[in-house]
Amino acid sequence: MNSILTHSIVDATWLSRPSPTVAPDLLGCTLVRQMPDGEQIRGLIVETEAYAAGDPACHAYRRRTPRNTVMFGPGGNSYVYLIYGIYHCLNVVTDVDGEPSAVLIRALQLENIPSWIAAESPSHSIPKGSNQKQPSPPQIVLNLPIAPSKPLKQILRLAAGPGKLCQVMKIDRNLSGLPFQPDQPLWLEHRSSEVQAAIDQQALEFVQTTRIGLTQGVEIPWRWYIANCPAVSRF
DNA sequence: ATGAAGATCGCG
DNA sequence: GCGATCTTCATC
Repeated sequence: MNSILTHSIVDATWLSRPSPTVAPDLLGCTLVRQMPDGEQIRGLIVETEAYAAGDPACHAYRRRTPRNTVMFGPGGNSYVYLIYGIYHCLNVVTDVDGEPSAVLIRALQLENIPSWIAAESPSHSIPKGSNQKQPSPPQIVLNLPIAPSKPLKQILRLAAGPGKLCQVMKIDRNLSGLPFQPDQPLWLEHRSSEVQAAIDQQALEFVQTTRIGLTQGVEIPWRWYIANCPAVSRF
């Protein structure tokens, strides 16, 4: 159905702008995870946060270290770190070489359900050949291409949070420092014309707030999310 | 060497 | 609200 649609790829130049500019621009773009076995997991970016030099919450605030060194490089690479010994978080490195900054991807609305989730919880799987009735769609434009047997609410929250989205997309530190491009495990695609139209018509609106989970830089309003989107981590 | 804190999450 | 769980980094 959409096989003829072209998905334009987000390139490093586009990402080489200040993170507070890139963060809202990434809303409505798609993150693609290419698995080694060929499976693709796709998710619409619905929540982001910016981190930058001079920002006390930024991992690169104090000095260059082995962990944060990729943030000091040019825009367009991934920065993945482990938090609380349990979860991983995915960032898109932004701005020009020498300006340490990144955008944290905080939530996705999945466009498809990873097969490994269906395998682990059979209630997510769709019986072959079945033509289930679609639950009523969420308040925003996006429609899932499958008919989930679980409550749609649960499906929509599978990637509602930076740790959860890395779990769902099988992202860990092995994927840190890689360029976002189609020959890699991760890349980004620009907004589809449908999503862009919804934004232009204000059917999709953005909310800007302070960032989540910080003890420093709490007052800096560098979090953005799509209003009324059920896949956002917190409203 | 050592320890404190951390861009989280799910449960109660 | 709390604990899980372990890396990172600053300081000793």
